Amino acid sequence: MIPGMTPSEPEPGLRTLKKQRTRQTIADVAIALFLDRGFAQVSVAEIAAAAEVSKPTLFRYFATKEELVLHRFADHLGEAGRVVRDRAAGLTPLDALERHHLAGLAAHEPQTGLTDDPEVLAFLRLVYETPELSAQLLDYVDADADALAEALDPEGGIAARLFAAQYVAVRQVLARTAWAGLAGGQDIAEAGPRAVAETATAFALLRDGARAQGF
Amino acid sequence: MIPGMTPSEPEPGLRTLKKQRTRQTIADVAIALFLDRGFAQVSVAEIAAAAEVSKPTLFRYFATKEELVLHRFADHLGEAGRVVRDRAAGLTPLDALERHHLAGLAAHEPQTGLTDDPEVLAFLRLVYETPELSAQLLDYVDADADALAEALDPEGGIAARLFAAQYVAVRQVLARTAWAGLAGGQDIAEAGPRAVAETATAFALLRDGARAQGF
DNA sequence: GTAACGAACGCAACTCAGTAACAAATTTAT
DNA sequence: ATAAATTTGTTACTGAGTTGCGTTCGTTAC
Repeated sequence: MIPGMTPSEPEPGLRTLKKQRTRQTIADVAIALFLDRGFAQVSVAEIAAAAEVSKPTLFRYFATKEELVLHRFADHLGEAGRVVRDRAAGLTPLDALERHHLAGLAAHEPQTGLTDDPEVLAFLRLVYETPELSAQLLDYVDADADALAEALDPEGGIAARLFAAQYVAVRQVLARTAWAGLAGGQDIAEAGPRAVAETATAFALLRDGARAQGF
Repeated sequence: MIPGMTPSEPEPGLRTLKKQRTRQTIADVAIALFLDRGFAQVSVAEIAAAAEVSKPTLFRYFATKEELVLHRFADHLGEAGRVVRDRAAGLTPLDALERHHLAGLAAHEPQTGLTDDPEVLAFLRLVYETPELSAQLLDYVDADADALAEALDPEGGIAARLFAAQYVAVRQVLARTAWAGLAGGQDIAEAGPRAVAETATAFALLRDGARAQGF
């Protein structure tokens, strides 16, 4: 076996390639329609027709209507756990998570809520302002917390699970807040530093507790 | 007006009474069926028939199938906010919340996850082990966080929102953990003290931060 | 007590998400 | 080229939630 290659993808394959393309097409068509007319106002039958597949085929690629939108978050699933596991020696988990979040802000990654791109902003608006999608998003967040807890303490201790839950909750608030500012017409030159400041507040709260903040 | 009476319920009324009774009946019938055969295995049509109402009537009382179960949590909505608002002078918000949670544990309140009652345990099992219900439950939790944040800081400051998110996340973990122990066959004489100890860990983490716990 | 009003209800029919069964088409392996 | 495995389309179904309408029943005024 060639070193540096993962063993479980021996050939791209013509079939696999077409599948990826079909999946991408369906999702793109769906999101475009949702952005145009709203999540509830577009039926899956219409999406299937526009993507030129049958309805059962659509559901072979995406388990639910919500997944058509939320699969984009699937890539980041377990990221917090990875950050902690792969952190530099001598760094606390919380330090590693803070640096990672600040790096995400600097790169204007969608998941941080801080971005200039009108398309990404519209996408986030779709997710945050559609109750069905927001609700489902919380499930992803929950899975992320589980992965983080596992990374912090494979024994499954309560302290790790508590801290993981706190962290992902805080992350959600930071992302939504940053997005809300931009969605409300804030300039990114203003929202960026503000998001960084809010991140500092958040991690100070996580690190030193509520007592230090007067709660 | 008679002192000590709330002004907004001038008459019970025969119609209102029947409505409350109908609502109760529908929910009770539904939960009994769910407990017996599982959430997905019971259709709303069947529930409506068993409760002797039509399907549209059922949906006039409960917006969704999930609400048939989760409306029981609606009573506690905003409780955290109330606890903070009505706390004794000289008590920090966090102290008030901790005392309230410990009181809930001592009273074996269902929301704490700590209870002897097999019926309540079965009900919690239904909620926690049915994905649709767990997901919806997170929405209630989210609303609770908003109310708590408002109570902590009517200005809507970020620190209050962050802390509120942390608190409700922690509360969820505590409740699920306590329940999991009992559901796994633990005796309440063992689970009770354990839940109290976990509560202490949780509030220590909230109060003094992750640094103190080595994260 | 009775008539009039409005709220709640049942019935029937509908939309839409998601699934099942089976047959046709297409890719991969031989 | 041909057989085996995988993917797809068609049709038809279940079940959640909604709509429109006519009817019933509690409430209120006379």
